[in-house]
Amino acid sequence: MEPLPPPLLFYAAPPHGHVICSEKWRNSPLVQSLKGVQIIFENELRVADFLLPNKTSVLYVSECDIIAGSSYKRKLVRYRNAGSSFQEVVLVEKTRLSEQYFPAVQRFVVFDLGLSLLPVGGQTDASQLIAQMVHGEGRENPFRRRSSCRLLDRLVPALVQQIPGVGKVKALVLLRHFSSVQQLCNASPAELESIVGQASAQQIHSFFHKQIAGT
DNA sequence: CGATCACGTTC
DNA sequence: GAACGTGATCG
Repeated sequence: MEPLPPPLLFYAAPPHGHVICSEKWRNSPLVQSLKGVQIIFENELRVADFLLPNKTSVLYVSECDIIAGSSYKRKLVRYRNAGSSFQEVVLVEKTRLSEQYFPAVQRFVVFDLGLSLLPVGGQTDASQLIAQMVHGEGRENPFRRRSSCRLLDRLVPALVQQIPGVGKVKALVLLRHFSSVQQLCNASPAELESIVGQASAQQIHSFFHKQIAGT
């Protein structure tokens, strides 16, 4: 019996110069040495570790993950199957300790899963890499592929526009304030009101929270 | 009140 | 999918 896959989350890319980061990284060396990058912590970021403004998502596989056995494979499979609109990149710690396992990890990530892999020496190494990708945003992203990545870029705003009272303009404004539909769903009426005004705020809140008749 | 937006209709 | 009209909403 496989556990249920994580919910499919529709994330929007973070603003320029920002990184969305899963909460568990808050006190890590990687985040602390991220220079010149604004960090948005998100506690529901289950599948990826980082989201970058160039629509890249990053999963970090540590030395410990690799040495501990094959359980890192499950994490990688879930990552790929999450079906996000982001270009998935896997950072793998290649250290003195994990070196001997690296070829096997590489084979699994690249050949079996078809993901991009970047070896890093450690968290400081990785933070430089992430800072470069955030800062050098203007340049082309070498990991960019599959045009189908663009599919959700149109789908997410279209989805938000299904909310009564929300059209093209407000959908885009909302997605600038909330990095995911999930965050939008959990927003308080007061928070919504400051963004789209009272009328739409109520419609949005009841869209997500109204009860089905009889339950 | 004037600008902006949602939303339906039209071609 | 562009262009319009209309009514609601916002500051």
